[in-house]
Amino acid sequence: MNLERLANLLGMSKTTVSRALNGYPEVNGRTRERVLKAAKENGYQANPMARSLALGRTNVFGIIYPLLPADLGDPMFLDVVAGMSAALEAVSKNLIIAPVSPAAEQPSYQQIVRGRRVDGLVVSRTLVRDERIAFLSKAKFPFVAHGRTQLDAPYAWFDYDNAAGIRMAMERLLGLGHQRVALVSAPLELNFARQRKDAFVAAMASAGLEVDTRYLIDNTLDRRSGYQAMQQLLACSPRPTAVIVDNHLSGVGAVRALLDAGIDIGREISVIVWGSMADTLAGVDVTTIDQPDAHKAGARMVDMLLALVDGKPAGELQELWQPVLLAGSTVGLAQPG
Amino acid sequence: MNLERLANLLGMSKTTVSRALNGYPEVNGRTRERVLKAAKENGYQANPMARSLALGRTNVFGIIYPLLPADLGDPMFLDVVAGMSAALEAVSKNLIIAPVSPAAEQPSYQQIVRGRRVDGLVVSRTLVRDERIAFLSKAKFPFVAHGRTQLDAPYAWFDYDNAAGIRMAMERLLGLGHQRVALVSAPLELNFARQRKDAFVAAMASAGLEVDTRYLIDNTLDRRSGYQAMQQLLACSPRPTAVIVDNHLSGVGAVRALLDAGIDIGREISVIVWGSMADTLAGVDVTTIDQPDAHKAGARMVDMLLALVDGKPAGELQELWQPVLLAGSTVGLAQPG
DNA sequence: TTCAAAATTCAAACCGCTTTGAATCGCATT
DNA sequence: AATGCGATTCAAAGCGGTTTGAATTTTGAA
Repeated sequence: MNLERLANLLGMSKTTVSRALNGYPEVNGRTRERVLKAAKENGYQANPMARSLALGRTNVFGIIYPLLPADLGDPMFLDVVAGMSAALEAVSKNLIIAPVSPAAEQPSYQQIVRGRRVDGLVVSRTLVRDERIAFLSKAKFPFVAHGRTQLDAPYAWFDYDNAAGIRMAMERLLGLGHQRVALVSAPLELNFARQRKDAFVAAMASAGLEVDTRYLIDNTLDRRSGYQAMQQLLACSPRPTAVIVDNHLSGVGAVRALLDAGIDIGREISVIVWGSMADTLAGVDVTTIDQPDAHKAGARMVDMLLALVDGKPAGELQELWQPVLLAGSTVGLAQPG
Repeated sequence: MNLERLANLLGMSKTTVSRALNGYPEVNGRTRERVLKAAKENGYQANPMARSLALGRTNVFGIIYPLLPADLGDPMFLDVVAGMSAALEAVSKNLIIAPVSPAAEQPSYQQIVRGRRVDGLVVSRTLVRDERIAFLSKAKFPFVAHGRTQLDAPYAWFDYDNAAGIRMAMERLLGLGHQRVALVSAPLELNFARQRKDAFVAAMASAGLEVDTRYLIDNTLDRRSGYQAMQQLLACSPRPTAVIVDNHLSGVGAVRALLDAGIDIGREISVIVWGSMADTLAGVDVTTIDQPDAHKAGARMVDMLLALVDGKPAGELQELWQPVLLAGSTVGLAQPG
């Protein structure tokens, strides 16, 4: 069933039928009803390819997801995606995820941009210097960066305040007398890791504390490496009295390492993890820097994307949300010594 | 840059340029070279919408992924997806994931099928009675079921031998003298859970053993519920001497519960988990029923899908792979008593 | 009644690509 | 020089929608 057949069936022109279906005002009320009824009865639905071709847009938005082992099961990601998906469904548009091997990521972007298969993209896991974003920006393709990056041109981004989150955590720890604080970071080419580390170093400096370089571990983005990082910290002498882990998965591993080592978390060592730790570690109520409303964040990014496609300047679409410190039982007074 | 402009630029007709680009034989060798060169220089790439419209196919395949919390971070899934993605990239086709809320799943299928946005689908997480599959089958839309289901018509599916896997596990346990064996299952509307449970019950029966209904726990598909299920089993009197967990995430939770309860796994209680447990539980080498080659499985499903689109009868595209029992340290002789 | 304005409807052009069926070219044969 | 045939190339007709600009009805006032 296509538009022409439906029109013939109704004894009208394609024009009228098309307009009736798309809600144009210049079509008679009774005519519209007949058309809608016939469309429903015949299960007619406009061919999206033809529609896209004629309209020059697809009503599909995308997110390219590099299939890194370390990304396996990042709960935050899926929650954000769910929010995006719901927001798009609400306006009859679609979301697709293009999963690609990291090697094929750049070509994929080119293909998508050239082919205009989607009307806009969300770029996740932004790097400090991000080729993907540079490319999209140069090509003037609508995108929202999920996380900031270094770029000369103005661009649309959504992010949580990495510096503020770390400052909150540090205030708490310093207030409890901690002086030997360690930071476990994701790879530092990731923008959030870089910003969090910078904020950490700055906070230590302004508290007049030296940063022991052995207390700075990076390249830690999954459970296993988080576990190992914590083991490494435990082997230091003196041990840090507090540890901040800048990402969820590593945090799980790190806390697990403490449990396995039989350490009394919150007394012997304090731990703060960036990211929700819901239901992952039985019995341990981890103190976290939480990014609330991941679902809403996804929806917000969709709004921004739609505004962008609608012609709003990218420079006006920049949004910084504040993380919150959720007190758990893993932070306590610094142990003397 | 579009086909017409490129053709004018070269002083040729669109026909010739199109054929040159698509590798048709009736175009002169020198002409083809000129065309390819010009295309590259001008960054020309055929508009996929127009192409799809003309060809009646999109070269895109899809998988609809219901965003269930329980699915968060299923490592198997992403590995399979990676395999599919790679296999499709190799033949210049694309994979997309359409993430939808479970409520919107059915409409999404209809929309995709009607709109022919993709040439074929993989249906994951098949249910015993699966509306999605019934719908696709009736609509004669090409699909491969990842996991079997109940359906009258012949359909293409890829699955691991659930019954065989359970039999292997049971043989091992029975051989070690276990008589009180428990099974922790995913929701039983999931086909794999149903089949595994049926096989479990059958194996118990043919060993002449009673199944204590308290030892049958279902609706367990994430870490938390796996943890709770194991706690529940530990509270039974008498306790089971062995437990089979039919899915990975629950398995993680279950083993964690044993660790937290201070139980000597493999001596006091034996555990076998269906699914790889790589690097998730520090220090515990879990005995698993493994589905090897998830990556290859994804690639195989793509092959099947391509064959299907190519006209091969669905009934001839059914593939059953064998799981293997990977011995770890969590299985031992049954404790007397 | 008559006629202009407003409300509807329509035929045709267009989006960018593939493909059919016809036209043209090159070259060996007669 | 005419003929025939394969090798190339081309114009035009789709694919299934949307939209422009003109045509047809209706409506309301004169």
